[in-house]
Amino acid sequence: MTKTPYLVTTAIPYANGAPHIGHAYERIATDVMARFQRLDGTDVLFVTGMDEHGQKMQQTAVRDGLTPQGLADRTAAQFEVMGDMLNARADDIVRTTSERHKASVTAIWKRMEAKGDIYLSKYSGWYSVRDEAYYGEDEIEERDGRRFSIKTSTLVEWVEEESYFFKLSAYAKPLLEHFAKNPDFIVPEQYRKEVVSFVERGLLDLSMSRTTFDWGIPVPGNPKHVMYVWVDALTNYITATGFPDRNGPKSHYWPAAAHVIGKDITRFHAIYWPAFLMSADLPLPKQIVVHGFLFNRGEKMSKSTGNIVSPTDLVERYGVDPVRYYFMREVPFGQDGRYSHEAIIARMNAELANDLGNLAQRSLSMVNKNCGAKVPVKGTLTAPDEEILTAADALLAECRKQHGDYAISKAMDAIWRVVAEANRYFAGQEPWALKKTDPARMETVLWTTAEVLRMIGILIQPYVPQSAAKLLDLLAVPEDKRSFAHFGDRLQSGANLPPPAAIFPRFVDEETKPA
RNA sequence: CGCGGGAUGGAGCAGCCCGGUAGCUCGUCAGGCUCAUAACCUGAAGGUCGUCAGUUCAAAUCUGGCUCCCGCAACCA
Repeated sequence: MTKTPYLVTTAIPYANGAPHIGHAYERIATDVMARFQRLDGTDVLFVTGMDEHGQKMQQTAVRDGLTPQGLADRTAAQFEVMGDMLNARADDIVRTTSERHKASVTAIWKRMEAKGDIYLSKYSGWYSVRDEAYYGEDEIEERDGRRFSIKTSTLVEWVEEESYFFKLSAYAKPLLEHFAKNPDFIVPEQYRKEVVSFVERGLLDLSMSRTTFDWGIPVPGNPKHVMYVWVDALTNYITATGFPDRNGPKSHYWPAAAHVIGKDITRFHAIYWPAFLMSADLPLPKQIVVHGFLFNRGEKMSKSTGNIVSPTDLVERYGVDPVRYYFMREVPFGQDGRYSHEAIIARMNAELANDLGNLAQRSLSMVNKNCGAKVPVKGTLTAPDEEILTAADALLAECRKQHGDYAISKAMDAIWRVVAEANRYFAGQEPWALKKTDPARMETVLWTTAEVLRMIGILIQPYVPQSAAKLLDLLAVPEDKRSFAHFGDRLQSGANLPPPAAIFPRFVDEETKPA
């Protein structure tokens, strides 16, 4: 392959809790990007991981009667199940408790230390034991000689802890230069703006170690300290390429093409991580791709409102492809979105079952009944035939463009505009009427429709892989002719076709389903 | 004046950078078709584009003020 290798990553979930919708959304989005590039002939490595260290892991493990490693194993297994159910298996899962990762983090730490960017000092501040959080001077108030957090009204005490620090302050300027030179480093634009203005206000050095717990990777040369979350978790991305070995089989994947992350952790990926890499003299990832949040009926999920839905529940209820389709189609990438039972079935029924599924069904069943179950004979093409074919032909370039901007929903939008156009074409040509008046013309219309379906089938593979495979099977497109390189092929008249079958089922509510 | 985003027909959004008949999806109503997964096609109703003022022949679109909503605000995935 001559194309630039494409390493795409999800953020690494904290192993403290089970997978939720946000994890599923991110995994699907990243999987879609990976599949798209792969179909386009790119050498892709799709990586996810698990963030398994930290105090919370220790605490939760104790609560659940597990060891921290046991908890990490349990959660990691849940995420593997989720990945399988979403048909979004990554090529590699980097767990921060793995030996390869310890080697990688230790190496990057040493490189930053050798650069003179790590120093030992004291981390101090007003700490609320109850909130497990530090508060700034302006976040506390004095009452009867004691100090309390204004926000949570809990008692705070002055705490000093020995800690290693990273000279983040020294990287404000280099970071701003990098942002200026690489305007697409953080997308969408809105998040770039936030980050830039944040850095412009100056950066404080970053506490990089803890002595209050020991569930972590020891600081080289001072095992009393364990590394704090940032350096440990973020480094997983380069661990995946075999670091510190820089001539291994996967080394060519670094720097990553894209880190796909939620908007809440933008700062860590757009500021801390690049600063670490600069310090360690390693290349920076090309893009930080930020997505929004999904809300259930527009509300944040919480245990108190009882609106927690697991990704597994959704897949079991609607099927994997409708869930993948809905998440990618509904929400313009980067923005927040919402989902609800009604919205999901509206899209899966209208767009998948009715618009696309039914188009395949109505055309292919005519082919089956009237063309001897073979690809129809393509006669002379008329203007309407050429128009719909041209519209479909243009989709590959359009999808490439939109995917280049991570505008997945726009790519799908373009595809479904052609689906709608194909339905209009089919209705306008009335092949069922031509059957009696001009069978040859009918075959040409059916061939054109089938050919449009073939192109659409190829393009929708990243979003709905199983369904796309079904559609391409119905058109007898060989497995090795389904990449984008074969997009411009044409269906060969006369090829045998299997009997038509439904591709996208309609969802019928239990309550409204006739008994 | 901390930073950023937003306010457009019943719902969700696009348009705003580069002013000039307000567009899309869903929903509603009416009609058509019968190949098809009660699907598909056509048409209609419905918006003084948050608010006030300004610039202009002309503003959803530019300028300024105001109101409301949502994130972030440093060690919290």
